[in-house]
Amino acid sequence: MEIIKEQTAIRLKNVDSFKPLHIFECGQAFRWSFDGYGYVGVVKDRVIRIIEEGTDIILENSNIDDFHNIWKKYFDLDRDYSLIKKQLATCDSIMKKAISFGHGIRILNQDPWETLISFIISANNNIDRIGKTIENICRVYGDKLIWQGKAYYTFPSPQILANGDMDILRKCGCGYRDKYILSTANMVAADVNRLYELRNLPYDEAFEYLLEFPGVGPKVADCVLLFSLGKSEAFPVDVWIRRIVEYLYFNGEDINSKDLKRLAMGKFGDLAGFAQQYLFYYARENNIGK
DNA sequence: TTCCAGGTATGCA
DNA sequence: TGCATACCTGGA
Repeated sequence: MEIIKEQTAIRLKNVDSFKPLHIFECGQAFRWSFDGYGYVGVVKDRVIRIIEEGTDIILENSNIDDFHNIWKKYFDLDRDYSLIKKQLATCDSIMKKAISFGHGIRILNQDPWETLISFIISANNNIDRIGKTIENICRVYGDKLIWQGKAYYTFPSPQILANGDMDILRKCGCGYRDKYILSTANMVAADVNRLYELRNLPYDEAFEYLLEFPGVGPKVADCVLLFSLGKSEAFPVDVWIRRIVEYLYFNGEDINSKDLKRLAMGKFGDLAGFAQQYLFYYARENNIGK
């Protein structure tokens, strides 16, 4: 990968496995949207636009320091995705097809706190509404950032949200999840470091800890572990994954989530999370099993 | 009007 | 443990 500094952007040449469409539409993040030029998102207190130009990737509104301090880690650029895909493709022909379809997927290293709240909101919800609800929360409780004449908002801290108002959260579109968000925010605010230190714990211990937060069940816990705490062995089982696995691997036979997860983690090992993303994107984009 | 959507909490056997 | 049921909300 070649890193080229431009006036207000960073241009990446020869990046392995980096397709914005795949990365931002594979279900791992909710705050990225295509604005006609590229995908714009807010990460920490930065607004950035990711543009695909031929084989180059442009990070608009970034300097070289931010690239090394924030974006390299966020976009998982130190990982060899070609090797991961090569290893997973040997598992079976279904996986091979899914990888070919979502070849530019990367698993982002997102903020655990934001990921925790975002996936609590995702439960029994639809993607459109999840995104709108999160934006509403940011607009009410986050800090305003202006870029190119447009307003963007940061994701509020645990302390800010812990002092939030149930009625306001309800008006943001949280629905019955308002109380889960408020309770979880209070628990995290009481010991913020603990959430971030889960990265250093074994998968099982981190999983059990996350289940203690209200509104967090096995699926949400696995999403937080995979998308923000570096646990690549996590295999979140949602309706799409269940559909595609039952349809393609088990002839449509019903499999319970626990068994499905155990089978997948056994089959794909430390690469289970990557396998999940390729399967999820393949299933949802092609409406497989529905 | 009714149903459904990236699950979870709750109650009961 | 395992299973059934209710749950905000808004768009189809």
